[in-house]
Amino acid sequence: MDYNFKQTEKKWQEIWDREGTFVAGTDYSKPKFYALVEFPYPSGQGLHVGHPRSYTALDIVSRKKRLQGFNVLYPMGWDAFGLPTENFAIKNHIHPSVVTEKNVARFKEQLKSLGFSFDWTKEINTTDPEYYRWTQWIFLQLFREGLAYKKEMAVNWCPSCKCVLANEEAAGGVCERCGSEVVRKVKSQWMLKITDYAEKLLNGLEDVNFIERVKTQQRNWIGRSTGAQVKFQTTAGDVLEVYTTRPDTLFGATYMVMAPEHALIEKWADRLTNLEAIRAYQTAASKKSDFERTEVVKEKTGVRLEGVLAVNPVTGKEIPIFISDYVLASYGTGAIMAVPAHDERDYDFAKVFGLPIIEVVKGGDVTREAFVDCATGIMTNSGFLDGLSVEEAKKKITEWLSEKGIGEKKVNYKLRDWVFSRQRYWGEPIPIVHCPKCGAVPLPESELPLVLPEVDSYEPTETGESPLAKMTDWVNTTCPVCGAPAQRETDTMPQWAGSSWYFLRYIDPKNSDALASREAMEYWLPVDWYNGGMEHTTLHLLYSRFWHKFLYDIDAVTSPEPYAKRTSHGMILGENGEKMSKSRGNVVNPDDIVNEYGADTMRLYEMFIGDFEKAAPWNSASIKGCKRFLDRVWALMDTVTEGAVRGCVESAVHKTIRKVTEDIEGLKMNTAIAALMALLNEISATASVTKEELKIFITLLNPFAPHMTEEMWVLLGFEGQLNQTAWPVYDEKKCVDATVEIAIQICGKVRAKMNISPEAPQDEVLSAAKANEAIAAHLAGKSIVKEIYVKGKLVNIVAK
RNA sequence: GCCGUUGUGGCGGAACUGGCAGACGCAAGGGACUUAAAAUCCCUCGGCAGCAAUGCUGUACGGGUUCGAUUCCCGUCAACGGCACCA
Repeated sequence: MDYNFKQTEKKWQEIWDREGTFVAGTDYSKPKFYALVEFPYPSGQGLHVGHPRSYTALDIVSRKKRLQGFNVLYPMGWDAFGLPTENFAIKNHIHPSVVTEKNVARFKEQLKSLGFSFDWTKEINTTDPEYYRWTQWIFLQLFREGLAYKKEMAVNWCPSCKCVLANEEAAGGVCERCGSEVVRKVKSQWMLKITDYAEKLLNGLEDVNFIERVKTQQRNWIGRSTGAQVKFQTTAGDVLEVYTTRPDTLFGATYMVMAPEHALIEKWADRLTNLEAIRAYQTAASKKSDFERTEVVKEKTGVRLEGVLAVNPVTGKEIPIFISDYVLASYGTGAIMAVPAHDERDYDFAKVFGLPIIEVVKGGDVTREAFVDCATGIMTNSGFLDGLSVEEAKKKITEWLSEKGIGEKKVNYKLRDWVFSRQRYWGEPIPIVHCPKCGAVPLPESELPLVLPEVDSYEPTETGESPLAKMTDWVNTTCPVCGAPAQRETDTMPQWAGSSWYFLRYIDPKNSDALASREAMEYWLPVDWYNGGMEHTTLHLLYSRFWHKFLYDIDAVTSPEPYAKRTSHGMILGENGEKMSKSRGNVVNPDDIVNEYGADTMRLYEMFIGDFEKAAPWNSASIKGCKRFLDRVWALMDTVTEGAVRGCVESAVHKTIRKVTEDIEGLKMNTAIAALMALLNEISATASVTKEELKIFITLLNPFAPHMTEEMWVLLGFEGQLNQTAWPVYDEKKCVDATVEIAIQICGKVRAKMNISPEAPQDEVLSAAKANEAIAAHLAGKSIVKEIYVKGKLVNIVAK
């Protein structure tokens, strides 16, 4: 009897749906397991074969955990706000919500066809007002606590999307979405003070089980550095403050540099004798995008501030001040002390302007290049620091500065505040009213959700304002505080907003009083295992940790970190090894694979394709191997006999239970499947299978191929559903074979093999080895220097 | 430039904590069944030499430690990912 995957898969998917098989339980006395995968953006293209890689892996983990007695929550939803939908709506004059609804339906059908054990009763959609009501609520809390503020600032502006982009979305100077060149534009923007949480976000990494490269990337992104903030007196009377990580080199500071935007320049305007040249430089710098400004290759430029000098606080010498775009206004104090002898950039600049280069750490040759990597060097030309190590000098000078009141220890971060405004339609409206008298006033929580109004056109205005600005009926309102005529904020939130807390809503998606009930959060939080792409490490993952930590601080959630464990999957590439894309013509549609081979084969193949964390090219031919395997498992039913596990396969069965159990936990699905294939080969070699053996086999296989194994369960005459039974348990003692084949080496080279009991004493094994014919021949005429026996593995005889 | 990851057959990939390299699968070749094909089943499958037993060689490259190294150490090269004038 051949296996009809189409009929069987449909049958079980309907049963699971109808019976609510995978609905998370409400019995909070049971141990819980919360598995999470990144919810998709329901694009018009439909599901990508990359989605199921992650979803299948945690589906396997979830199914196994259920069999092991855990109360499992494995939810799914839609991250549905976003530009592609809006752009599609603009082009085709269809409301984004209609487009979203259609795309969601398609995605849902595709996900169901793959047999994932999602709890669909927890389904959420970020564009649902009942959902974004709480996204807005979180914003109001951030506003109340002073973590949301509006700021005039130069922002990354995409001229094509007519939209402000976060630094993260403008990487490399191009728009992440459309690829256009990003320019700078000054706009008033809502900002979130993620920098206030830099230290907490960094420290929190110590307590979570994230794969190391995720932690490293987050640490680099936060970019903590320690140094000193130092005050330099100037001849203008004002203090020019700088941040440095190398206070030890203070004696070598021969000039200073300020960012072109530095506020003191305006203050000093009267004194500056070359103001015109300075203005010209400022203008030129302001026109450049962040990307142009940070191009490393170019030669250093700048203008000296004629008329004002600074005083080096340790040498007492007057030193010149420059402005240059190699100093960033947004980091530290926006000004630096330049130590050309020990900093490459300062060195380059000093060379261009012919400035003195004074060596203060011995060991390099500062006439040729900057001596930067000088941690082991000894101080010189540095007065009271001379002869100290760099480390000692840092400590001493910092103490000295602090005693004199001209400097103090300081920590800085590369992390910037989060630009939270978008001038688009398809996002959460920001619940703020601008009152001429009261300023920015938060909407009362009782008025949430602030629903997106219907508009005629979704296109942003030419001035870059949100399409909502054109909706005067909606925009014009009254101030919630004083009742005077006021206007609504027309910017919307970025797509990251809805995804920053969605895992909280899954816990209790219908709750109308809170994000989720306290009781449910106490039980389910934190997420036990979160899998997603590496591309979200510094954006989504950091943002959501920030929101969660904030919510924890205001006592709105019950755990300090949202995710206990984070793993990451590699991309699935096209057959040619390149990234899958329409333009490359190498896209594989999951629907086609499910149609031709079935969901179980598709799931199995995606797990067998290779190391889960690494990128893997798709290979149509290899899928057949997985199909063959399933067909052979199905065919076992032809030779099944009543009975327990036979002695001839007992250790193989127990070893496989151990291997599959451990490998699923370690996300090594490829070797778990290989172990099942190997066990099948071993059982097949005996030309029959007992019912108990097959029962264990299909239980182990169930998380991978749930449809076929459920069907076999019924056909074998077992009661109920396989997914509601118990995961097999192995016996460590039964994992041991009576005899094992060991290698006998002479000087590290295998010369013979023999079978022994793994429990045989060393003496016995060694003499048996030496008695071996081939070994004896090799040893003839030589004297034995050393004999090594590795239990159950090998014997090595060293002879001369 | 800095940080991180990786380098194993024709291909995807295995190998615990230093212990028989190439598990498992794909592709390929040979055979069985078939009028034929598909499917299925059996055999071979890193390289060189040999009918074979077997020997030598082999985990990017060059060294080192060790009885023994894909694994540890030093150096070199290459690829991928992240950051990139962050003082």
